Amino acid sequence: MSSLEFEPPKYARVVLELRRRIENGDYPPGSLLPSESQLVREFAVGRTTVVRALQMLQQDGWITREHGRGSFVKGRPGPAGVRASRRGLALLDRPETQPGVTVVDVGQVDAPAEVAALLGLDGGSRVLARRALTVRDEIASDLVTCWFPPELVYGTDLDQPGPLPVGLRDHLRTVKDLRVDHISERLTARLPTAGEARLLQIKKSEPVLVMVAGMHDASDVVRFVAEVVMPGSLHELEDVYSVPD
Amino acid sequence: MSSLEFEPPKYARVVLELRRRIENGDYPPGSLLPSESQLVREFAVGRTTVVRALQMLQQDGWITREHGRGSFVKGRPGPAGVRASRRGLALLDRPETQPGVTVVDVGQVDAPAEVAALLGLDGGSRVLARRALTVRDEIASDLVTCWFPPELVYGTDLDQPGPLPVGLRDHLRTVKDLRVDHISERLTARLPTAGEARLLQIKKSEPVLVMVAGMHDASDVVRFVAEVVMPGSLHELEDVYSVPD
DNA sequence: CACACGTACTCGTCCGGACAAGCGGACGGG
DNA sequence: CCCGTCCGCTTGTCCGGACGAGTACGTGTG
Repeated sequence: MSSLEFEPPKYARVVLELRRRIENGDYPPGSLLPSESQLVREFAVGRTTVVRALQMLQQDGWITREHGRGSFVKGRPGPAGVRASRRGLALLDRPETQPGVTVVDVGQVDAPAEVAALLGLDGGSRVLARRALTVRDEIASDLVTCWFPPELVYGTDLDQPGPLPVGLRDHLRTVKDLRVDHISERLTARLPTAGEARLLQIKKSEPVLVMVAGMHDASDVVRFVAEVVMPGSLHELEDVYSVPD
Repeated sequence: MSSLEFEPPKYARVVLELRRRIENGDYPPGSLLPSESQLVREFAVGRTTVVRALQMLQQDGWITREHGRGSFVKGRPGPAGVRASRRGLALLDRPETQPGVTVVDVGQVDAPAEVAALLGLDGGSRVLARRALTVRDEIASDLVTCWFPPELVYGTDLDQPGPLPVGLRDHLRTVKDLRVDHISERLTARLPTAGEARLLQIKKSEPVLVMVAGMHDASDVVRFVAEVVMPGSLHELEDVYSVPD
């Protein structure tokens, strides 16, 4: 037995290696890639595997394939599809044991109006609030609050004051079989509350960027809500996208 | 001879048919798709073909596949890729003759530090600033400023005080053969300047959302810069995206 | 009752082979 | 010289089979 090592699939090996050579300059943009049969010999795999790897590279924009001619290098794919914002998604996978993250508060509270509206609850319903502060380079960079309705908390570790060792997505999927299907984010600017100013160590007159994210299941129902409060002066939200046409 | 008909590949037939059934409601969201071997029998194709079709559907977000369990319907792929933000892109195509838009100022100014940095100019270089205010339902909703370096303005109508009848993208493409390849956006929150507060009709203590967009050509060079200033209380920026598996 | 185990079914990966179709250069007839 | 044919190369599609691993469920044992 043994061999605890995780063995990556062969097509992934081919993809990684070819991508490395393109980034490396071994296969400059415009050049012709080795033919499928050459790659079959070099990597000692079946043609199925080589074709699969090449199709993945094509899908991601690294190469173009031309019937009867060969595969040509396009170069490192542009920033298309890379979305830098999407804080909500990053949130889902971030364990609270990550360095710089501190769980500052966990407990039942009255749901704020906006949160109650998103969750479809009456104003003032009791929900579990879980709040964590992130400090980067000695500077408080954001304050994340998640609100969970009671039925979602039952059977989970969400109401435990200690940091969660796995991301929210993993935890809710394994414990409650809940899958987050899509996320709706809304962005605003406002002045911080007294508590936010204190935790983030900013003045009460310094604006904050606030992102509220609704976490939807496949039925479009919001299962829980996350809010990220960031000092507005640290321009945190960036996004790059390619222009169609 | 004859048989001029274009024969689509079999995997495409499978993809189209399964997609049709999902859209049709035959396979509602959350339901279990027929297993691969069932599909092999139904469509009378090899498993390679079925797997390929299912992988394409997964790639496009129609289904999720779970090892040992089956393939599950996610539904018509959501607004993935369509981002509600991307104000910068909307800006490029919006003619200034649109109702509610007023050109409030056009003229040479010293480039603000951030703009100069993006354009690769020395601080204090002279650039053309073009500023337009958008009013919706009697309420000032945003203030857009575009900065153009002098060599870009030459030969265009950008320095004319009247509203441009076509979008910036069209104008720059036809007149200067300039194509915007991609856009980088940066979002911050701050207090408005005196002028911004006056134009937007807000108090000087009310935070604003500010988006600065660099318009890049294919060589990644920033050709001009746009800034959108919005009252923070009108939560304007929304985004919905699906969560990858 | 709780738990380990076996079994049937699922998807993930991979193989070697096969045929079709597009491309490009060599070759030969006009 | 031009042009059509042929041939060797390429990619596109497809097959049937194989093995591994993950899941669900029933069954038997303690």
